[in-house]
Amino acid sequence: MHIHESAENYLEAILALSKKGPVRSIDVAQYLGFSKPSVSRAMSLLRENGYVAVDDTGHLVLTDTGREIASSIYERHTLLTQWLVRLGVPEEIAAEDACKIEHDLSPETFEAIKRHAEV
Amino acid sequence: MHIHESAENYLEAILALSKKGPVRSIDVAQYLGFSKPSVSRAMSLLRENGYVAVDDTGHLVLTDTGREIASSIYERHTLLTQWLVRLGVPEEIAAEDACKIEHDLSPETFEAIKRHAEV
DNA sequence: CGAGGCAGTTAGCCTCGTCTAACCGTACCA
DNA sequence: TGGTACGGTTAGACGAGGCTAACTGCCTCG
Repeated sequence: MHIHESAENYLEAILALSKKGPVRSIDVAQYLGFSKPSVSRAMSLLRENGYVAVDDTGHLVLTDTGREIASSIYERHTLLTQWLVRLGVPEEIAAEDACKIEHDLSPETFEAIKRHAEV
Repeated sequence: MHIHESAENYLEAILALSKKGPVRSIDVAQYLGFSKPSVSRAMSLLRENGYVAVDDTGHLVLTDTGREIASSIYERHTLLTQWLVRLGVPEEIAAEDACKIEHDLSPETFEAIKRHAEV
């Protein structure tokens, strides 16, 4: 499976939600503003491909590979958002834009921005 | 018509190509790496919606609204590319990434980066 | 005049990623 | 014990945006 932007977003959402407690499909749907069936279908794909699993209480958990991807996207998200905020972009807009571009940047570009932003 | 990323790319391509001479569909196809029919269909949509026209010699020309959009994307593209190159990203990768994110940035974010980059 | 080549179009197909409608199953409560 | 709520799934539709195959129409060259 080629991981696409939407899949990355689902994984990131699960990671973010899991910091607050157990994660259900419906929580992901609410978090991302998608319908239940959309999330259900996405989860079954992510399960099939070994990025997500369901624990014994029926909650969504990331597998190791899933967590790896989610973490890297999450890092991009937070770094980009913070950096944009420092540049004067309103928090909410910064987060929205970060969410879009976090999937598009090549490793080279992200590292360059990271170096630049961390000075 | 809601202008989507792909439409913006077509308009940008026409603008870029028109700097070198008259623009045909096939040139756009080659420039973007798409098939002829894809471009043909896109052009007919852009024509229907008043972003592109065909002159008396059969070449593609931007209408005023088309040119407006194309120029703004083009400005984003060149500024982002140059800025990434200054950050140390290889030219080719910088251009690729710029091409992706140029469509996603809110006006606020782009202006912030622009101010920041132009110092 | 006929044969190719080339630009453009039409038709039809595919994948991705969303949606709604409808159904299933559990759990709880009167 | 039978409704009702709620989480999850299945089925089916749809738009965006690519693709290939095949046709049209023109232009040029032998």
